[in-house]
Amino acid sequence: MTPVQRSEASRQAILNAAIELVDEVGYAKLSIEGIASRAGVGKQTIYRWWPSKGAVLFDAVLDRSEPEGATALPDTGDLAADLKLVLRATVDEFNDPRQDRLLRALALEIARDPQLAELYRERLDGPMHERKKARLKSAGLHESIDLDVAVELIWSPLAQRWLNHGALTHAFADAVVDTALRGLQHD
Amino acid sequence: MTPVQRSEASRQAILNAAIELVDEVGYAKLSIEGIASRAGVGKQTIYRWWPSKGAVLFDAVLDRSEPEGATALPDTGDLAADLKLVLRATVDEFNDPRQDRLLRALALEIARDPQLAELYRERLDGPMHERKKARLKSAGLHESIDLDVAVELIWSPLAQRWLNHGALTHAFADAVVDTALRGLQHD
Amino acid sequence: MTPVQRSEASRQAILNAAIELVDEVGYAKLSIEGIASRAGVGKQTIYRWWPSKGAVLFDAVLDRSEPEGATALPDTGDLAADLKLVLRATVDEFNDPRQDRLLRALALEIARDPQLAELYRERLDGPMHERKKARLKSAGLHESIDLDVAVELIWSPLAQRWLNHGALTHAFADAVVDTALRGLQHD
Amino acid sequence: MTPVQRSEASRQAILNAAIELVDEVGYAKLSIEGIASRAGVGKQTIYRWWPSKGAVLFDAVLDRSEPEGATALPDTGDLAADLKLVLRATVDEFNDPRQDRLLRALALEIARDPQLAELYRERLDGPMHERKKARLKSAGLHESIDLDVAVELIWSPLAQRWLNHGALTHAFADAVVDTALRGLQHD
DNA sequence: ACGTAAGCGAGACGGTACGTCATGTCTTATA
DNA sequence: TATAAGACATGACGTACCGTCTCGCTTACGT
Repeated sequence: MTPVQRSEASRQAILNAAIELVDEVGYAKLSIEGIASRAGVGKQTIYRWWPSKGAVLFDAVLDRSEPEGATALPDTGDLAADLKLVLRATVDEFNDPRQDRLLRALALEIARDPQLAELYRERLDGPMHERKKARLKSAGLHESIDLDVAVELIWSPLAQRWLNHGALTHAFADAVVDTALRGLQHD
Repeated sequence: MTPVQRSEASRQAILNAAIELVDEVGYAKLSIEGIASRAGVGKQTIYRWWPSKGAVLFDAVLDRSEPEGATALPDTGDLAADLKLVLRATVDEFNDPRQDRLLRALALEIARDPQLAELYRERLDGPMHERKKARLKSAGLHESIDLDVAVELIWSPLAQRWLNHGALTHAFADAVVDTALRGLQHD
Repeated sequence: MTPVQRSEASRQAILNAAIELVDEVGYAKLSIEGIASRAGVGKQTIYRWWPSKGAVLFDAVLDRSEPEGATALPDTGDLAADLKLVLRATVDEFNDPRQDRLLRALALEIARDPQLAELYRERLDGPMHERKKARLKSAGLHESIDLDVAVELIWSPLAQRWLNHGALTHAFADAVVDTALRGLQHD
Repeated sequence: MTPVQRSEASRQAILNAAIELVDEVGYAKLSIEGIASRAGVGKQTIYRWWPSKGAVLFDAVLDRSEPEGATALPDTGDLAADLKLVLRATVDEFNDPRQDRLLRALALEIARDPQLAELYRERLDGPMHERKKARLKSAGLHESIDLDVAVELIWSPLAQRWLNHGALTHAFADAVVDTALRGLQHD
């Protein structure tokens, strides 16, 4: 199962090249040939190990994010404040052109390829989703609330607005948190 | 400004071909050459009038959806019920493979191209967004609630889950509505 | 039938590039990509008009040889002397590295591809063969002699020795002529 | 000098595979990878012992033809009849598709590679050439005749016509013999 | 009414990238 | 130490589209 002779040097060169090129030329102009050439690698070495350029990019992001990705969400006891902190950070990330390019490329590829989406859920989104649920749970929400739905209620508006090139501000992040926590119909 | 001699027959043939081809071969394999050939049209006729294949597709969708798109949202007085009705219909739409392919192609192109996103906001999403706000407003929500945020709170989770190839069910639609209306922190 | 829009400039550039490259890198390393790149032409333009690199080379040789190829063989009345003159010239041609490379490439391609051989017979070898027969006929050979066979008897030894990288000298050319004219069994 | 541990089984498998594959896919599509795979052998084992695929093929032909190749030419006392017999057999060989493919591959490789040509002369063509000369000598030709030239006069037309995909018949073989023996200028 | 300019279908053009194949070198594990 | 297996960098293959261009043809205007 595990390849015997696979070159780790080539693998790293390919992942680096992919990330650099997405940043430099954008995802639309990212090509296998470009990655191979930048990485000093034969095209076949890419085709041997990855089924698509999306998969390469995914692996690249995965490879670079795993160490830091394990951190839990802040828990100061003030749910609203903690969520606003996190969502504002996300807003900043989306507003950083380099991050934007990389994340958008990834998101597009996932939206296009169900297999990649599955992999994404398993390896990146799933664990993060669990951490989000854990944070909500520790806030002691009413037990009738479905935490999966709650998480999506809070995080989707940001993602959606980002994908549609809408304006992303801290104020919007705050408003989402406030509205979600309070609900639309309250007395 | 307005083209004098533009052939409406060619325009229609192109838009038809685009929609058919997205359905048949998927957006990734949609090509200008393919559209031109299917439509029995010279490539130049496409390049003359549209800047990108995304724009063609967008026009095609626009052209076909405008008549029906103008309808208002249901307003029976029961906000939760009305929203569930609408969201369930959206779920069904996303779950229909033909609709899925077309809408996904459109969404991807909008996510990729800010200009198209702008056009989308102006022509399709904006008006719909206004209708959604109007429905919420008629429900007499607390005045402190930002209706733009409220709309995104309700509609984003569906769109987001759809893009990520998550399971879309009526139950999920219902849960989103209930959770959003009630809020996470209630007594 | 005749292409309306074919670019004569591209055609010439391709034929030139082919001839230059055969001379520079040899036929084995001649590639369509190389020709296209040297000619400043898209690969498709070559594939559009020629079925193989052999066909390109053939056309190139044809294009350059047609004007001069029409000349008749010398006829001084002395058959032996005339033939020796021509065969010695052929020997010189084969011994010139540039000519050798081009002609060998052509000969190999013809030996490999029956269709090309047919074309070769029609366009280049056939007319030349007729001129050779005409020269022999004017010498007043015995009427029982098959001129086609006679021509091959005289010209094949040179070609064969050349293909097999044997030594090609004027003496050999002379000996072939003498032996062929006199015959092996004479009194 | 002699390899100590060379595997004779692999050698035979490689030569077999080469001959089979030339027959099946033709020389143009013959590849080292194909031979190795068909022979169940590592590519390196081929590269270790042969400099080119032409050399492999050459060895294969050599290996299979040496036993029978040693036979002398017929000598019934009637030179013309004996030569016709031999040349007709050659015609038949060239007209047999399996033989044609193999011999043509070999001839092309020899025409392309002077080193191989040298080897060919030493190992296959040289001995056969001597036998041809011996047969002519025994016929008591005039002493002024160069036997090397005489041999080429008789055998080249067949080979040349074959390479150029001309029609090869027994009649042609007979005509070549008659014309060569009689000579073009006779009384 | 008629020439002229536009839009049109067709498709050639110089390019880029695709995904595949074979090259010849190399490394690993087996016998 | 030769071998079977196969990864590797390289480079060519033949195909698909890109976006631009040039061809004749048709069609509608403006004189």
